Amino acid sequence: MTRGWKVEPKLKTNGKYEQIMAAAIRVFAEQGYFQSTIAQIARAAGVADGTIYLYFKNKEDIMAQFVNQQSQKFFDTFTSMFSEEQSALERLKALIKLHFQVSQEDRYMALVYQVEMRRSDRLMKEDIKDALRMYHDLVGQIVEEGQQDGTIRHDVQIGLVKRMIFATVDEVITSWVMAGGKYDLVPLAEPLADLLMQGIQATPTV
Amino acid sequence: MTRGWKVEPKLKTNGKYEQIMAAAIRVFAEQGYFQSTIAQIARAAGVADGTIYLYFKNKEDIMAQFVNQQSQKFFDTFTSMFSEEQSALERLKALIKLHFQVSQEDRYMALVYQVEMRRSDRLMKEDIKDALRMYHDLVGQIVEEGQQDGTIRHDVQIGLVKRMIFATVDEVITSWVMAGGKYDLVPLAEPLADLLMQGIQATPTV
Amino acid sequence: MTRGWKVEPKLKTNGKYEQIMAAAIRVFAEQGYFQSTIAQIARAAGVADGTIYLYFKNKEDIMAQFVNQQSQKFFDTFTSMFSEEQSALERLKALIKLHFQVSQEDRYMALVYQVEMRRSDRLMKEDIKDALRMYHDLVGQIVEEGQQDGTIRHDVQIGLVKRMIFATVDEVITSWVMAGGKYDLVPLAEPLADLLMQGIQATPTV
Amino acid sequence: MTRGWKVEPKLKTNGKYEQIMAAAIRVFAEQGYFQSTIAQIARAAGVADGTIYLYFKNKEDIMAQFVNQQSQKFFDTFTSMFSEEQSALERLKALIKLHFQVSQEDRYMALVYQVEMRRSDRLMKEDIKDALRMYHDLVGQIVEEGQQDGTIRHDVQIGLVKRMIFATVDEVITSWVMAGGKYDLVPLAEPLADLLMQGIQATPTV
DNA sequence: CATGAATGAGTATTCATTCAT
DNA sequence: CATGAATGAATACTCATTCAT
Repeated sequence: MTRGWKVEPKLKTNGKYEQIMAAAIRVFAEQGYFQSTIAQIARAAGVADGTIYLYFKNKEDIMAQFVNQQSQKFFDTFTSMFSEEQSALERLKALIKLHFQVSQEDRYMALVYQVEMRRSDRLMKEDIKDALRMYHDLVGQIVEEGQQDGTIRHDVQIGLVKRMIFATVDEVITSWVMAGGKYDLVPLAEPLADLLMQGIQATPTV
Repeated sequence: MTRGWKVEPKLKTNGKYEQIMAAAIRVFAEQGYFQSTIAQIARAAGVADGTIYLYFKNKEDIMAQFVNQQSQKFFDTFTSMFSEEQSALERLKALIKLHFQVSQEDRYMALVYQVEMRRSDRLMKEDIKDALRMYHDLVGQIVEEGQQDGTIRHDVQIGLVKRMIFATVDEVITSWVMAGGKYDLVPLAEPLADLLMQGIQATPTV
Repeated sequence: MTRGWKVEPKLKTNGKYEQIMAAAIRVFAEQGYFQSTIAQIARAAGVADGTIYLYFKNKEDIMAQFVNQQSQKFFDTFTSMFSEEQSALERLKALIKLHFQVSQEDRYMALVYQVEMRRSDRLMKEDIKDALRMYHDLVGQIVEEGQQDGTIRHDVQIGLVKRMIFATVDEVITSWVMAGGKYDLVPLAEPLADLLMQGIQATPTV
Repeated sequence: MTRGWKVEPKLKTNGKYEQIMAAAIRVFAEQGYFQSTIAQIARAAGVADGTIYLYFKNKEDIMAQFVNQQSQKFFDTFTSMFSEEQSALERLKALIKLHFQVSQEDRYMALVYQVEMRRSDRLMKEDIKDALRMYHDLVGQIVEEGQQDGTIRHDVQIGLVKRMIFATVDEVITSWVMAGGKYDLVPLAEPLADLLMQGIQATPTV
């Protein structure tokens, strides 16, 4: 409904759409977006080449739909989790933890989302920007709330803060992905949040 | 280190090599690595297509040599600047400032280094990893020194610290690059370093 | 004559056949034969793609049946109109006028018959040739009668005469079709017949 | 110079252009424009597929350049032949004879020019229209001159006359082409011109 | 050293046709 | 009879790379 649906919405839901999407993500993750061919995706999905075009406008559209879908799901989950009363810092921790959990659940998806997504064609830039902007906005919102309730410093440039948090979380996940997902990601959420909050400088133990 | 220099080291230094490299960076920056063609680079460099193959093994090699070259130059500059006595935190600030300055001097190079470099082919991964690893090592070294002289907290995972610093600096530059280099980057070095050091949390004003 | 009728003669006459044929002619006229797709025809006819194959062997067969049908109808009409006594020249005028009238009644059909018909595949050539041959024979017959009753010159090659008449009528209709059917075609029948009969040369007003 | 030249005019004249053009005409003549593939043309020309794109923008461009070239050549020849004093009727005969001669010299070219040319894509229509218009204009000019010097009737619609002459010449050539060029075309010029001039009607033997 | 014409492998996309429902 | 999802063969065009001049 809310996701930018297939080319022809009249197609029966017989699982082909999901098959193809899953196969594409796997292939993108393994080969890289530009090196992946439609034929490879089709073979991986167990369908004919032409079938892909019944569900996606073209190669780029596969990536675009994936990005939209994932972003949507992520933010839906996050907002549904946190309608309650919580401090800004708690919410920040929760955000990071969720991001780590989701990534860890499906490394292929994470790889594509973290790495390959940013390689696709010019025209798709908008969808990607939207997705990233949503993340930035979310972080920005948390920081502002924190400043209001006095838990976050006022003498910071929000732009820098947003970039710092976004970039760090992103990088930790990407490192994990590129390393083959060999270690456990979720336990890093706590110390990372702490680091972002406290900084690296030793407090002069007044 | 000396790995993968030009195909034919006997080539006269008549400026063609630099011409081609500069043109390639410009084209990569504008079109993206995969969308750039050898013909475009040749035209931009004012040489024939075939000439490129006298100086570079192939398309990928152009990127690889660029990465090696830039990394080398960057670290040479940095190490030459800081043989003197300085605190770890001062060196960190200096590193960030240098990175910002270099980026600002040539936006094309920065764009390629920050964005396009990571898109190239599988085989090149090693060169890129080397370059990034050097940066990580540098940061790691600074942090360890800081922990020894008591200016940096001990209860942090060095891996996370390195990623945080690397990613944040990287992201700030990338944002600037993607925004078209419209604002001034260097003045952000100071507040960014401060943010990384102090964190976002308001200190309980003992 | 009865050659190549529908694939399955057992089909009910529920109008689908005519629907598809009419839609196909419209689409052929607008897109050109080779650029037209079965899917376009199906949509225009309001049926499923597969349905077309219940009534026609394949894309080419649609054109073949159209040609046969039109030719048949045209010659039936003509022969029924002229069982009576008439001079050869009167019959020629009548033939031209009929051709013009039929064309003007349905520009889509005329466009396909005049232009697109000749573009279709190799194998169809025979059907087309048959249709054109019938026209030639008709004209040839008229000319011979005219020579016998003394109204048509004897010092002409019948082959050339047939080609002249056929080609000229054909071309006038095609021009009209290509111009979008904007002017009135029928009034041209009289002067055209006159021109064909009298030639262009000024008679030396003996 | 005046012909719409190749994509890259800097290419050496090593005969490749002509090779490809000639091969394309042969293939178009044998297979039809839409059924011809670039691979077939390349093979027939003894070059690689890609080479074709060094000399022509695309498949359609081959046809477009052929049409422009042929038209130009034809009209150059005609106008150079007839700068002298001649009656309109003599010029008409000469035009027909030239057309027949040129066609007979190269049946492949004639076939493409007469038949396949009119099948190509939408966008090319303009080039074709230009070529045909030039012919019409030429005939129109001759007819008007004839009316002025009193050799051609005044009570004719010039539009119809032009169409009649064009169509008839065209049709006679096309018939010959389609019949495989088996008989001699040029001798038909004289009786055809006569027929167009005198018409079919027996003069009432004053 | 430099050129740039030639190569031909590689690929996204289309579309006539089939067949299970 | 009717459907339309699925098929996969077919094809124009691109572009990194080579090599004769």
